[in-house]
Amino acid sequence: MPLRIATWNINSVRLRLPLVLRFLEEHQPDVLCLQETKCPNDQFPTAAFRKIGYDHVAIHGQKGYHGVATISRRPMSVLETRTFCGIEDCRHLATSVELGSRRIHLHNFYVPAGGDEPDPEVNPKFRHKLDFVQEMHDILPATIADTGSILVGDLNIAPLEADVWSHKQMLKVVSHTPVETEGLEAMRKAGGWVDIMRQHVPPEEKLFTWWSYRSKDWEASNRGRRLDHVWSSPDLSPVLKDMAVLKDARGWDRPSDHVPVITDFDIG
DNA sequence: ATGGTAGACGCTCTA
Repeated sequence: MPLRIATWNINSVRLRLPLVLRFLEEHQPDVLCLQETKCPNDQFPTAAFRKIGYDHVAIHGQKGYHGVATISRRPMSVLETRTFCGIEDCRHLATSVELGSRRIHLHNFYVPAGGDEPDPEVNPKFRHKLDFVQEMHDILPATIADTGSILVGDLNIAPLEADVWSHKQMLKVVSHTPVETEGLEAMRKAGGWVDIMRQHVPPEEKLFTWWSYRSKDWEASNRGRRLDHVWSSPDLSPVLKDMAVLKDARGWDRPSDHVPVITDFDIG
């Protein structure tokens, strides 16, 4: 049995609970990391997940905005939540998934979107995004025995040329500006993290996880971006068995603008 | 060059 880990920016977990349950039933991930839950902790639909076997539910939410949650059918404990840039937003949740004598340290992230204007001098949201990614340098794979590390989430940056529908037309659009893509790649490499979606799909091949709500026909225009990511520590990279982007979910009734990313590891 | 949609919350913010 491989270990299946999925990540999905759900854009309101309460509104889209039926979609999350459908995804869990159809794809049976061991662990699902959600972002943009937009749900205070005392209103999180924990019981609905426990009912279908996801007994371990870690939540870090706030009213109205942001929020992350990690739900698991394998034993899991909370390690920590971190704040970034001195702002108390709920954007990070680290858990430990137990696999017999081994374990995975799993970081679930929701990086700030950064607003519309890609100039940190005039746009505080963009400044915040750049500073946030800089502070992420502190997130490193675990160095203790029998412990692999995985970092997932909506990082709100599409680092490679083939991560956007048009590299040239996106260079001045927040999510694909050089200061963002270089910042994210520097942070990833500094930690030794492996971009395992791109280990599975050649870097030249278009790969998207998000399509805007603002396009009339998202599928026909296909102006997507790869904003959601799965990274692993180097020891887990050789045991990656499969990776899939569930594009179908963008066409479900009242969808999120992001789709799930599913990864299978031959471990545990 | 512009405006387009969605969700939470409560007359506006974030994405």
